[in-house]
Amino acid sequence: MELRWLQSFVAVAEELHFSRAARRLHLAQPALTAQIKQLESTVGAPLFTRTNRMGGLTPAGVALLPEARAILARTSTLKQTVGRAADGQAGELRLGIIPPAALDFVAESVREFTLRFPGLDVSVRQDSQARLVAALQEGELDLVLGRDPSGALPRASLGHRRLLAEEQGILLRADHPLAAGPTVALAKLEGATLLLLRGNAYFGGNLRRFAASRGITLKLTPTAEDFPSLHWMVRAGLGIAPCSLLLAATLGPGLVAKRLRPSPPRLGIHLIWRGSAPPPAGARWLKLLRPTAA
Amino acid sequence: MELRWLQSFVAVAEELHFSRAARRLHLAQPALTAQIKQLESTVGAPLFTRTNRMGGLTPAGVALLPEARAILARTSTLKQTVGRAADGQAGELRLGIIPPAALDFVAESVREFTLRFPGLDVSVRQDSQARLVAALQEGELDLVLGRDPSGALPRASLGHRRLLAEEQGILLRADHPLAAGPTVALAKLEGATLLLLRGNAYFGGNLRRFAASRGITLKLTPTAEDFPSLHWMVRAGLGIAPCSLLLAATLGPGLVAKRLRPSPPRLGIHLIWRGSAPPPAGARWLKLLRPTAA
DNA sequence: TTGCCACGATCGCAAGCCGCGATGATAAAG
DNA sequence: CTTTATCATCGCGGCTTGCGATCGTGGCAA
Repeated sequence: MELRWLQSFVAVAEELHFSRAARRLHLAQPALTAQIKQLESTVGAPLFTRTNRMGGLTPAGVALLPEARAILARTSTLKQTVGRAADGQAGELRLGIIPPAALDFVAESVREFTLRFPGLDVSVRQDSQARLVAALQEGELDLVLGRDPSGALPRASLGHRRLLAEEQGILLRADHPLAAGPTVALAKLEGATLLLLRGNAYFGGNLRRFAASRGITLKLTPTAEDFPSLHWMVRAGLGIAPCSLLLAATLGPGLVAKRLRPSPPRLGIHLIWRGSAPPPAGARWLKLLRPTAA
Repeated sequence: MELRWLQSFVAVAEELHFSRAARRLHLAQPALTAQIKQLESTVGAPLFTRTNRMGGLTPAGVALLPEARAILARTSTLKQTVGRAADGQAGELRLGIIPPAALDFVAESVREFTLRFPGLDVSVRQDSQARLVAALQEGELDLVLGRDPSGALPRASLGHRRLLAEEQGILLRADHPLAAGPTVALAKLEGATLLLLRGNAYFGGNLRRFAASRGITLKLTPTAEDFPSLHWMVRAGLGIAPCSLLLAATLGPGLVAKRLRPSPPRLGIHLIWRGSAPPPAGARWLKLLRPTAA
């Protein structure tokens, strides 16, 4: 079966005239006759009633005509469909986000993205850095917002780029003694107990190392399972916690986030993808995300 | 675009391995590589991520795969679809029936036919012989049950075959004097007025010519528009009418149909079609109709 | 009735495409 | 570092396809 045969058949069926159809197809009449003959022998039934003059469609031809039109239509739109998928205007975008990167402006840009490209199915998975990177390498995700993965790239080649850098601060009850000034001196935290989100050792480790380099020892206790729990614990006065200053604007009442003096090194939030470049749909989303992130 | 490219693409996408896919396609690997390359240049986007080792599908490839499968599936069923239409097991059958041929056993066989072949759309049109034959020649009908068309074949070549022959008799009120005996002598009709269905000159003409050849003059007055009206008029005692003895079994109470003595020549009910043979769907229907008609 | 015309079928030839085997290039595996 | 596995490239032979020319035939008009 050849698509060319179907095109020729449709042309002849519409013109009911071999020579005219051949002209329309930019073909000579003998070639067209040969094609129709091949098609007829393939489907095993004559398609036109003709002696040496065109008659009309046989029942087989009547049945074939809509089928052929459907196949040809689908084939002709195929190029556009695939092209849009290649441009990232359609298809699927499976995002992985680690909890600290699940920021409001990320959610907002995803929302805008789905509105702008209805042909795109966006799914988001929130998990730990390690599991997200593993899923990315398995091909289960297309793009991950996570920590710098350059430390450990187990197998497949991942690309990454820093999207933004977050500054670590301290989350306190509003009436906490340390919340008095505009900043919190790192030295004041000597010996203090800091509540940490479970599975967030990367975040806590950065702060601990920075403090240790200045001769200050921090006690970090991973306790909370999620952000709301951590915030509740701090609001309840059970302790204070390191936090990202990016989240300062979204804190509920009774909580404040203060900068540290001196500032620990900023932690990057990275875009991570498989292969040499982000997938096209991911690249389109980044165009929306970038202005907000800057 | 070539269907072969899509087949090759699906094979490679399923195997994720050029050499294996080539073996499955009974093809050498270079030919397969060339086909994929052609497909990629046609759709304008790479379909596989590969350097010299197979990686996986690109977003374009992911989008193409279900499309290609759909097109190929539709193409592979095409032969069956067309084959069934050519065998008359699917498609359309547009019947034309003149009123005298609209017999019960015809309706019954049509019903059985639609039950046996659900893929077939049967439509029936009841009209005058002339209009049905015209519609048949215009390609608006596939098969007509009507009178012998050999007398006047205006343009297109029609085929026909006698399906059955009906004997003309006389329709009477049950208490009519002529209804006493088992038959009605033709001579008794001399000078009588016979009611005739309008547009049924063919039917009446046969009887009139037969009587005339025996020196008997009949007065035929076309009055009734349809069979129920004709029957009502006879039952009301407004006259008597020639009728087909095939209808004798379906007469309501108060009416009888009597044979004529001597019998006029039988009138055939013919199957008429366009071209050299009945359309396949029509032939299938005839196989059901024939045993009943015999 | 007869010639003409329109149209589809057939034929022979040239060109382009397709597929094969051989070979090259390169990354993973040992 | 060598080997192996895998995809890309190359050159050639064969087949298919399309073209022009020609034929056969049914319809149409004079």
